[in-house]
Amino acid sequence: MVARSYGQYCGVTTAVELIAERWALLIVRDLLVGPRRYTDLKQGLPKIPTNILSARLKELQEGGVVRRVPLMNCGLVYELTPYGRELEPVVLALGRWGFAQLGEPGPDDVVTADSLTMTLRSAFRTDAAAGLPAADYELHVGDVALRVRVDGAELRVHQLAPPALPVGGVLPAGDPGIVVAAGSGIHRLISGELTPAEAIDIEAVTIVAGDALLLEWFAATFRIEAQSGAVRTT
Amino acid sequence: MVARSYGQYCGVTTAVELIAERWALLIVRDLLVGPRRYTDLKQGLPKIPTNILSARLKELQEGGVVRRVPLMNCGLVYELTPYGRELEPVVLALGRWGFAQLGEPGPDDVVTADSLTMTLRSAFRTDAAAGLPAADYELHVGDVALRVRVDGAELRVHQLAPPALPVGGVLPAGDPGIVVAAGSGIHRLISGELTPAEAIDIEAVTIVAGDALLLEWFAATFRIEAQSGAVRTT
DNA sequence: CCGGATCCGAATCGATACTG
DNA sequence: CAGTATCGATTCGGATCCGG
Repeated sequence: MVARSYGQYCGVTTAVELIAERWALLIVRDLLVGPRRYTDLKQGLPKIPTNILSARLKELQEGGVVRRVPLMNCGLVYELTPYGRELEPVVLALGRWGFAQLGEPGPDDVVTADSLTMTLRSAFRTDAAAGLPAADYELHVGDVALRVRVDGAELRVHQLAPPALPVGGVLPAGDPGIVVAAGSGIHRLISGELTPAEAIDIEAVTIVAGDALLLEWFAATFRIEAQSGAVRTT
Repeated sequence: MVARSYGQYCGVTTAVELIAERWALLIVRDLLVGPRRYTDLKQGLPKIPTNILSARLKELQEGGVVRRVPLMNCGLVYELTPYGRELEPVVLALGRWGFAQLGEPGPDDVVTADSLTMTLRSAFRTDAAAGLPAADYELHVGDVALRVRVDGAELRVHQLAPPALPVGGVLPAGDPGIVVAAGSGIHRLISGELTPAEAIDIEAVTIVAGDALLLEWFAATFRIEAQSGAVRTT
């Protein structure tokens, strides 16, 4: 049962042995949003086989990355250890890197609340946000609805319960400045390939309610730009 | 032959599909040091099966991470594309993270020139180095010998040919300020667990030639400290 | 429902041998 | 030097089942 070793004495190798097994880093990604129960993880990773999920959780615990915490009102959650939480910069950097290769979503691709939350975190520009007034967005992607609050360098993302898509023109309670629904071209707004105005034209995003000016702020606050001229050739 | 998809539309997922297959990130690590021939990679990854190496190189090319470059004087090398080079911060962060879990080297673990080079890069402290005079180190770990030049915020690492271990007390040509041979406790110097003086006592490092003061500089320049109190429990 | 464990066929990996 | 080919060993995926 000894993990297949790469036979090298090196930090990268050690890290890869701990978290580069299939699915492991996606589990870490979701746990970076917050503690999750077994079933939450299963829902957030719809295609993971249950035996793999439990195997990974076991390995991540042995590696000191994840901790199993029983809750007082029965049930239990998995959460990252302090050491596991140090993976945040790695996962965010990896997310930014992968984002550059992101094309249109495939027909079977899903967007989950946790993955979208981490995408926003990875796209968050502290410097741009600090130069803008505090703002409050509601973002819908597929079935997922997020409330996103930006205040200076602080970003907070809350996941909303499903039934929320509000009736056109009406702002829900708590007054987010804008409610936007993202279409399949949303990544081209985040990448800077489209201006907000263009994105609306193409229906990469739809303003369900609120002021279009806030979409400008949003686009300035959340951006992942390719450093090199990386383009998907496939 | 379609790559097993995780079925999610997310940057982390895309990144993981591209580079989290077994061995892939170690290939990237070595290529971050410089272009390498097939046989260089094979030597730097002693335990990789040759079919896996060629499969990974093919996949990394398809993913736009690696490029195959024929050389004029026959032969060919693999090198990272600009997009692939953007993985450097990810690999360095991962290396730092994994380093915290590094215990003593196992009996079959090897240290390669490329992995050691990347370890030094990941441990390099720009701020500490900027406050010190320019320095020139020669570092031996196992069979690997590196010449390490630090000048302000700039770090340059050269890999020396094998037969180099100099006769005691004599500085090789080009005058590195110090020649040190690392023992198996070297990671405890880099982690800050040991002071240079203690490291010499325990023979975690041995000064083959040169001034011990330079070891102080070295230890200040290259350091990977655990952010959390992460300790290997196994 | 929650939190898994078990079983089995399919795909991948590892080791070695071999080739242009 | 730069890989293929082959084949047994492992792991993964999909489905089902089980105890609270």
